[in-house]
Amino acid sequence: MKTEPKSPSDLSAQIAKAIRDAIVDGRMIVDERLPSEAELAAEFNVSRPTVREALKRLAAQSLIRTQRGAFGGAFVKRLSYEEAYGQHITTSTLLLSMNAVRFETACEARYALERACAPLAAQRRSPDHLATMRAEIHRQGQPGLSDESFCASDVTFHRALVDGAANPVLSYQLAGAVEAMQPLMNMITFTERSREEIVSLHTAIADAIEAQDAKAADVNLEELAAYTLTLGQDAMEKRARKST
Amino acid sequence: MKTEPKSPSDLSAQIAKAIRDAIVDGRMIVDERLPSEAELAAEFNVSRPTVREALKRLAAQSLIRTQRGAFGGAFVKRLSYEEAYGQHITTSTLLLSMNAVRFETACEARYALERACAPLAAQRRSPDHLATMRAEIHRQGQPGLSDESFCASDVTFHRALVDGAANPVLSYQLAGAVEAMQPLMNMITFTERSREEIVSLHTAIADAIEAQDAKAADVNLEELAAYTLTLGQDAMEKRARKST
DNA sequence: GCGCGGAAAATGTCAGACAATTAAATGTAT
DNA sequence: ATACATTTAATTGTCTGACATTTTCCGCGC
Repeated sequence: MKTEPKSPSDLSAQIAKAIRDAIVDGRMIVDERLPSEAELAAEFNVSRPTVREALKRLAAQSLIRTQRGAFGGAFVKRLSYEEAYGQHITTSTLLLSMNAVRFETACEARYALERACAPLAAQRRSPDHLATMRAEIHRQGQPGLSDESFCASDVTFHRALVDGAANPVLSYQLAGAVEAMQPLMNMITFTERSREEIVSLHTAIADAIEAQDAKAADVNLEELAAYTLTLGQDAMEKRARKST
Repeated sequence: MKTEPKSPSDLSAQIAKAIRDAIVDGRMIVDERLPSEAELAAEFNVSRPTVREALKRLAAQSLIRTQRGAFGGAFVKRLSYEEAYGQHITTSTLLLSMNAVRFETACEARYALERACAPLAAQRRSPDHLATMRAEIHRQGQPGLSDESFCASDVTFHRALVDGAANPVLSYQLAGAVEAMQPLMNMITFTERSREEIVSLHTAIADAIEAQDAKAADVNLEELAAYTLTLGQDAMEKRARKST
């Protein structure tokens, strides 16, 4: 775990990288204890605050956890699905919002990926997932629901669909695509007419999944994708007109 | 940008969260300058090292960049696709390696997602992507290629396929799925026979993409998925036997 | 008008200290 | 002997103050 003083400054980044590499390529295993801050400081020939900055960087990526007290210290942390989800969603959302990604691009990606899950979901869906989907469909039909709540419910519905595939890796990858769309979807005003259309498509999808009919699920997802796209384009157009 | 001293200790995490929230929900925009470390220290009523730890956390997530010198400081950073890719890949790889994800699960997820890209790639593939795919196929046929290089070439081939869909959001989401599989694939010993099979399937896929035949691409990807799965299962079985 | 140098502002780093926390070791009483 | 309380040591969390380094800006001299 040695560093060359090759590049100038930003020692804490170099130290963080050295430790990260040790973790990523398996030289340190889960729950293994890192040397204490004082020891690391001596090892890398820097001061303790510098070491601490490096450790905080790693903590921010959920690579380590720290524990105070005697025989405490920093430990290699097992990355949980929940934390990975969270990081992935944050990154995806920021990526979309900061790079002015077009609604069409994000929408296309999201539905393409969801359609990949549909056959598996049709095959493996549990009563739980179906129940969640039905519950969200019901909520989406309630009058007086705010656009934001409608969107949130839409996300929950689609996540239930994805989770139906019973593949945690798939769920993790999809989380980014589905959740990151929410800010874009929130720009849309959902009229009563459009909500009816969406609810009807959601119902068709849920029916298909329940009947384990992958083909029908795919067709309806495709239609939902197309419909969402037009809604989004309308919304974007309205925004553009208003701002000029 | 105020914090409640609600929870005890880990001030730097609280401060990081406060600033992160300000960035994520748009109260600070790209390239906006944060207050100086001294000002933040005064604002949050903590010392400068504590503020610095918080800032390093944010830097680790590529949320800010810092610049030394007069009128330097910390600035909200535009998250680039490259950095997002990198973070996503790191997280995905760790998630798989630390949670002992089964080969079948990761493989299924990867190919399901790739098959979602194939129709778009068939539609939009550029000469560049086709050239990359052909070049990697050629490399894969070279005798004396190490298993690791074969795997790396496989990843490059598949990324070219995904990039062919010309949707950066899709490429970003897929990067995690494709790259994170590499450590698992590296456990496989690719016999001459299996390499031939894979090269032949890759060729069929490239041909289909070139001919813009989405259906053929899908069929061959499905077959490749099934074949990879059996290879992986064999490898896992061998490892299991050897360790007992 | 142009270059040059210093002042100023900011981050990067260090040293040393103290507080807070925790687990193990030790001691004490039943 | 065992259970419980106490001490102790190790370690992270935080603060203070200082100095080094880097970069920009502004004024000065030419």
